[in-house]
Amino acid sequence: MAKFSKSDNCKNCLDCNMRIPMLSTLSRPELIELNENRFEVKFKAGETIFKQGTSATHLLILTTGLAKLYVEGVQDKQLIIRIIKPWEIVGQASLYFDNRHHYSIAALNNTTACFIEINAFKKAIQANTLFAEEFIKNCTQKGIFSFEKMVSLSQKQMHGRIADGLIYLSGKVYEALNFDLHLSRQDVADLTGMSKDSAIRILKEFHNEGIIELDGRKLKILNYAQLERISETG
Amino acid sequence: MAKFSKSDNCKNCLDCNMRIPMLSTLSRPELIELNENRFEVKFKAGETIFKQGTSATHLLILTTGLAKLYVEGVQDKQLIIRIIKPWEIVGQASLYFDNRHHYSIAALNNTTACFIEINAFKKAIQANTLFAEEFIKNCTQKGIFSFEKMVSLSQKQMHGRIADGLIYLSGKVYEALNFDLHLSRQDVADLTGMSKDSAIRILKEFHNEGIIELDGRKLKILNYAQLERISETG
DNA sequence: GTAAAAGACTGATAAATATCGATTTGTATT
DNA sequence: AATACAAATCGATATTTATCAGTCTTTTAC
Repeated sequence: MAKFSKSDNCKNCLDCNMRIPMLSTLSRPELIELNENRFEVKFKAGETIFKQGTSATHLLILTTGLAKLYVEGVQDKQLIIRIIKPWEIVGQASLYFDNRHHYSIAALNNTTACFIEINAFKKAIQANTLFAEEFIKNCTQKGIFSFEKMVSLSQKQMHGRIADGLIYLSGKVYEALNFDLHLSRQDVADLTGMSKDSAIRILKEFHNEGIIELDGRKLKILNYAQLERISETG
Repeated sequence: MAKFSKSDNCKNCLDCNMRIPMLSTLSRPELIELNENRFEVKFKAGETIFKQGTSATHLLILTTGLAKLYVEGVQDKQLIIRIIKPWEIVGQASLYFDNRHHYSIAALNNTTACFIEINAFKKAIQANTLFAEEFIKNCTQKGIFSFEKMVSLSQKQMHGRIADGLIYLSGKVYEALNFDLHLSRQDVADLTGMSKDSAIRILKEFHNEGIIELDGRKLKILNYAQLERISETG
């Protein structure tokens, strides 16, 4: 199970400063304050990091590994909103609302997570305008991302949605055309809003048509332009 | 066409203070500054207030009327994100991002819109932490709303989506069980992510089953509990 | 007041997608 | 290596949803 520890790549918020653009607006004393209100936990693949509905007391930053952020919808179905990578601040949604988690987060592989106390974070927002502005910027970007996702989910057919999913994974998550997928087929389905069987079918189709090469979880995008075309035509 | 004017119910930001919770955190001089950087425009039903893709120079507050906020998706299809009511601040998404409108807004009836210069607004955020926090609160609430919408659009069938749409209109927009709908059937379809014909069919079904009474655009919700049940079961 | 246009509606059909059952493959454990 | 178990796969079928064509109704324009 998850246990406390100090990882090698996250000893101090003063270092994280370099990796997380938002934190670079904070002063040294502010970073020290933040550092005193944080701790780390390791998670194994599959373990739940945040559970939807529980009370939100901390923000989350992964320092190693990947995780999926999803909402629990109707009949136990999951909708994966996005994949969390290291050095991304997660959990803002609850900061100024009802202090509840409105989504769950589960580790996709072995991860290390840094938890920052919510009030320490709020304090920084109140004290540092630049930081607050960075925070707002972050929120609004996510809002725009949400719009695109809604269009994809509600107006595109399966081919377009799978194309969108692959473009997202390749462009935003792995930043490569050739990568080892951490998502199961079910996860791909939950990311693109369809049944597992349908996701498998479309992926196989793309494979057969030479758009991608998919062997187990080894994924290579062969024709990115074609994916973009499919994404646009829906 | 739209023309400049001073409406009776929005003479001065100092008064709006009372109606818009977020503005109540501003000081008198801050409100005066805001007031100097705003103007009003009247729109007729159907006119476009913001157009997706154009540059965002102002925030919007309706003082009378209703409008639909929608993104232009694939093949000219619209996805209505939400309905805009008076005294709601709109346009935050672009504030700190790329200064582009990422959605369009069109008047549903004759409306009066107050435009506030973006930089005046930013200035207030920088100068007033409470105001910034209110702003963040606003953004995060919208984020949570987005999640619910995504679940509805991607995981529920047509009956569930129409139920969600009706619950939204009744609970959040009109705040009544009995109201004159400003949306066309096509708009209802665009709000719930389905074809116009399907929307008409489900509405008629609900009417026949005694869940609603629908005559033209006069809508009365007869069995709210049943709508909630349909929403939950998808 | 009448013609024209737009919106609302309906049944039949076609297309998209989910579900089911059965099989195969891969992975972890002993 | 053998077993157990989860994940992936695939064809057949059922369900959901969109599309289309045509009619009816309401509103708009002159």
